[in-house]
Amino acid sequence: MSKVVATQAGEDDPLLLDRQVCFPLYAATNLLNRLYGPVLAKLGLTYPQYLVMLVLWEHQMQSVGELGARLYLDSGTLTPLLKRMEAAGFVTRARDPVDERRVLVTLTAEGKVLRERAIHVPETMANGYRPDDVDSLRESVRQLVSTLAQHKTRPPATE
Amino acid sequence: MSKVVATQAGEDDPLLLDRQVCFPLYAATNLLNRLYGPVLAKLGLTYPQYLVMLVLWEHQMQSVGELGARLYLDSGTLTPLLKRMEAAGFVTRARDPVDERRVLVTLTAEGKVLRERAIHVPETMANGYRPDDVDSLRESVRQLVSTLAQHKTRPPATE
DNA sequence: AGCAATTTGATTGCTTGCAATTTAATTGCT
DNA sequence: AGCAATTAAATTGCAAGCAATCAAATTGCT
Repeated sequence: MSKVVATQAGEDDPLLLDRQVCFPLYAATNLLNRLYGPVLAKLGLTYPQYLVMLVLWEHQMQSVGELGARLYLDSGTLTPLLKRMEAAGFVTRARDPVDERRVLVTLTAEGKVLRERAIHVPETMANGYRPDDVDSLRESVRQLVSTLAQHKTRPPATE
Repeated sequence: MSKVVATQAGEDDPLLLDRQVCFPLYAATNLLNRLYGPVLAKLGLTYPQYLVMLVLWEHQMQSVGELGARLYLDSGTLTPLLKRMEAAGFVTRARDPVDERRVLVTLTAEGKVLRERAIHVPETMANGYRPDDVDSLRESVRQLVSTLAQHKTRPPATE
């Protein structure tokens, strides 16, 4: 029998790349980012900036923390990103007079108008996918996200 | 009727965050990265470095390009990452004598041994998931990845 | 009121990730 | 052989992400 040493792996090896769930997610996210990139660049947005705009188009004004809760990001990521969006003229940032700890992010007129140019992005990107496939995939991954998001407070459990 | 202006969105609006497929993927990847982080840190690896190790544990020696093809990454990402892994002592990098353009990445003894400590990472991370769910999710996302990966050469098509 | 604990963002330092460009080696064509 | 086109990796410059830490405002408790 070919009992291979140390670095080699059998069919049932848990460390095979093709057995990881995380890897396809990682790869899909990178590939999608690359696909969205050029399309969004025409609007002057990056992909995470586009996500921030989606949230703001739904609500208009949000604190940094609320944006972060929605997108699963923290201020370490959002603060510099929002500064760039402010520099680009899409949003303003100002301390909440009611609670000076909070910073309120608000759409500018330019940011509101941008929505009209963004309206065709989803269909441009969907490009050839059957809606059913997209819907079921989205729900599966969303399920995963909601489970993962809970893990935050829990102890390491098994190990 | 509440016909809302500009920035507001209706139920069927394609720009609602909750209608995007890309967003759950993005969120799941970030959350997974955060979960893997502390576990892999004990091994001295980051998440993408762990993926490189998975590939090398399967094959032992790979050119930068082959690694990139497997992980959907290019040399702009891999070169500095591999340099850090070399500095950490897990791999060596050397020009291929047969074709000096290529750089061969090889596991060191330390890199091979690391596999034994990594062997429990998958089960530690899976932690409470039913295998069936994981399998079907993985296949769905993998399907998406293989479609996305083809898009590279194709024209923008719709728009 | 007074002060510790908490909450909210900002900052720092580091690692990805990517587009665009550059450099070196190889292939192909004549 | 000689030279243009191609290929592989490295480099540059920038935008995320994140852990850890810091600073300021608010809450809660006595």
